[in-house]
Amino acid sequence: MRKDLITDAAIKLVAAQGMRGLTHRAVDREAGLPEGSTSAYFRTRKALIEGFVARLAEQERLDVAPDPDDVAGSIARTLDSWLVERDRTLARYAAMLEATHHPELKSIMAHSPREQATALAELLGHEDPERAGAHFTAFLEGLLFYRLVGGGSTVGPTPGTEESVRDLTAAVEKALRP
Amino acid sequence: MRKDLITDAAIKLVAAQGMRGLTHRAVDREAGLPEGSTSAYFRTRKALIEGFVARLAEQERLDVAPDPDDVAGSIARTLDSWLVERDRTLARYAAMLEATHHPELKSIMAHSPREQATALAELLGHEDPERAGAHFTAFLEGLLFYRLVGGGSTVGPTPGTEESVRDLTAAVEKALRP
DNA sequence: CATCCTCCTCTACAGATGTAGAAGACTCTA
DNA sequence: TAGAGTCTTCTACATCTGTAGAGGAGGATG
Repeated sequence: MRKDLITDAAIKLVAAQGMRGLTHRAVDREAGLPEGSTSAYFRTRKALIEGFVARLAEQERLDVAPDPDDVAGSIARTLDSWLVERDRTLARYAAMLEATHHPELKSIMAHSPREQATALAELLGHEDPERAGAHFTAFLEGLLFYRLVGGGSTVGPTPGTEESVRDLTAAVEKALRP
Repeated sequence: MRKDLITDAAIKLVAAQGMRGLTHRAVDREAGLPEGSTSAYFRTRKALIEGFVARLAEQERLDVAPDPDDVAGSIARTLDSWLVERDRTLARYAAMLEATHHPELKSIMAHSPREQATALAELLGHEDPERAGAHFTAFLEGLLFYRLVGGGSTVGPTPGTEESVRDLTAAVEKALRP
């Protein structure tokens, strides 16, 4: 479908050049479509942004639910896969920042790992699951951010390798401890 | 000095509208200066970006070095103050994302809390200070991000209150445990 | 007072951008 | 096969943006 071609190109563009690179014509070029295509599918820029954010959210719904027999390991592997899919994750950060001054984006994203993390924390016997879940989520979010755009991007192990997964597993395990 | 007026206005703009809102003329308006002023001080857009990032880095150099008698508490208070100064912190995130496709920005920011965190982790007796320091930094970064732009922005305690500092202190204490 | 220098303001212009509508190509049904 | 409805491409245009340079105001210096 043309629409997915367009939103996927938009994601790549945002990852590579930031929100500023997201223009109707640039998306046309990136997707290899004739000029005007993007503008036809997403008349306004706001619609274009909402389109690519919806696409991100849609693709993310696949990667959920940790394996109960290997909680830390499965979470670590998910994190590592997000590091490997750099473009999507970078685009997601740009979208989150955008949502700060464009609130309707929040409801589109709403993949809300928070309740999940709370449930997990409860399961593992924290005394204040609400707070522990929030902190746990924050920790994961931070791990990812630090490795992808923060200081860790120049230092840590290469994403996609066994070593990366080991490093992440150790971090997640520690965060899971009550 | 006119230059600081301009960079401060740029920071406000970026916080409020994202990188896309950062144009020479918009900065003129925000700063209440006649049209053309920003363009005179920062001829190119790249120069303007580097200017406001340098200003951010300059202002951040003030908030360092935790009190050794109350490590968790002092770190928590610093974090809380960053939450209160929402604009500056949001602008910093935008800048970090920008640095992803504009590497010379990294050397301008380079406040590198990493070595500091490593030293801290060593002090507190972690067996692998390098890694522990990285994880600790990631955790702080994540806590901040989660509270300011992530899911936690709609949930957690109000920044600047005692409750916020308490919540952050608990989180930092946990992260500091070996 | 004349001169120089720095800081500031104004104006110009080529190119990019958001948005809309007209017209053509294509597809499916009756 | 004719027609209706949708999908796609092209073109237009007002506005915004980056960037450059000309010239003025004002103050310090000789």
